[in-house]
Amino acid sequence: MSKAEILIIDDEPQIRKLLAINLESNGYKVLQASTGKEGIILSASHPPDLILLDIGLPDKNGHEVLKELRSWYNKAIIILSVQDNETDIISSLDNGATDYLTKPFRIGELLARIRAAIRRNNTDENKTTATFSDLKIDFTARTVSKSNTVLKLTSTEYNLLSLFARNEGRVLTHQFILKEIWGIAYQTETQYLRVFVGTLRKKIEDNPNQSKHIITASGVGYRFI
Amino acid sequence: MSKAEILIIDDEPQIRKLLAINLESNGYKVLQASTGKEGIILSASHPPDLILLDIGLPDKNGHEVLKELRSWYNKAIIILSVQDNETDIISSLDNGATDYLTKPFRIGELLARIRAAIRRNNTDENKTTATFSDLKIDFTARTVSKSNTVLKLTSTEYNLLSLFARNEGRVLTHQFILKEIWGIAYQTETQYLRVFVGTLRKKIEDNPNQSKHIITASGVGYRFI
DNA sequence: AACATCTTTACAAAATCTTTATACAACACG
DNA sequence: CGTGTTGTATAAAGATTTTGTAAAGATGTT
Repeated sequence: MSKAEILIIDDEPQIRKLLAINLESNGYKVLQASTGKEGIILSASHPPDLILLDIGLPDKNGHEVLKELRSWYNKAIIILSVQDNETDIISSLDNGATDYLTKPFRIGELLARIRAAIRRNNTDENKTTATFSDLKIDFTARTVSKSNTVLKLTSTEYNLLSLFARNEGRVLTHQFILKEIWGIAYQTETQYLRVFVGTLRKKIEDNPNQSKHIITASGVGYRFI
Repeated sequence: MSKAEILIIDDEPQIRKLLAINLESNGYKVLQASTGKEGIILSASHPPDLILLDIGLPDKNGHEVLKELRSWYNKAIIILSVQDNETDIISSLDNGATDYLTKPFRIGELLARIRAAIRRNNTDENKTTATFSDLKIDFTARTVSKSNTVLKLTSTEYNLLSLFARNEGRVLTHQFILKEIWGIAYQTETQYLRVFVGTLRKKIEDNPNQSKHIITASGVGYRFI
């Protein structure tokens, strides 16, 4: 249905290509950036599910890129590096990297580490599914069913519902939701949110006029139950 | 903050000792097991914050131990192995391992990976709530429940109640409340306060005529209990 | 091109906030 | 005791803000 998105930040085109081919053939959607700056802009305007970051970039020091990303981006960041340097590894992990792999890496291992990182990220307690009365969300397959029929959701709709489901019962502010789904650059675009909450309600609620799952907290945000 | 507890499951005493010394000198509390069986029993009776599991154990295959642990244990498990075997790494990660390190490993890197794993685990919500007889306020979820049903409060009503709750038992002057909720320019608008205290009482009190939670201090302000 | 999806605009509907009006209670004072 | 004053409570009308929805335009994908 909808694919997990991975952003590659690496200056070497042949590495990017190798990664992209392997990731795409494993069902991921791939975004690419050749510089740290480009990577930051891309992820700010559309946060991916995971970032592969080469630590040896030409424009910025990879460590700085990592720090800058971590100031708002809270999903997985896996560091790739030609350096098998312990100081580098330690500082990367302590600056919030999810994992650190040394080039040349084995592609099978990388894919497994990506799966592990995404699995951890997408679930609160390693849960792969969540059920809310007639609604069932499968986080690994990225599908949603209502009364045992699979719903047709767009990628953004799924991301939004998934965010709601992972924060059941909690009021999520407009700002927070926009930051998580659209990126830090979209924090003020509350109208997007209204439109997408509208389409989601049409799809998941029995009676969209009287929403049972998505509760609006006027002036603040939304709450999912 | 108490010490994080780490369980080492490894059959080689000298490795256990090396690890234990390093971990303890870094502020962790260390538990040890020399077999898979022993490790499972130990972690079941007192779940540690992280498990270091040697995949090459004498009694059970390490992969089986991992699977068994993962059926109920959802914190971090880092695999240690003499094998730099890709199949092994992939299956470990896919079976729920948090990380995989090949012996001989660098102790600094191991410590950094342990820190990263524990950090990720602790991001789970430390939710703060306050209870006043039948009334429960969840500050992280931004919700208020009365007898286990969530109340529908407007944003201002919630802010007011939250202010009261954070200053339980203390008389808050009109001025102070107005300044906190509406801003410094509204210090004289005491009528707002009467209206909102009124609506709040209707929602949180069993008998609004005989207010149990919000007590008026005539001429001064209000007090919450 | 055909299609799906996202973004933007416009307007109606609903919720919330502000203001006004009125009633009541406590109290001091002649 | 009656009267005026002060402070509080409540309802309800009016104003404003926020939200919901449809639909057109833009963008991207197959």
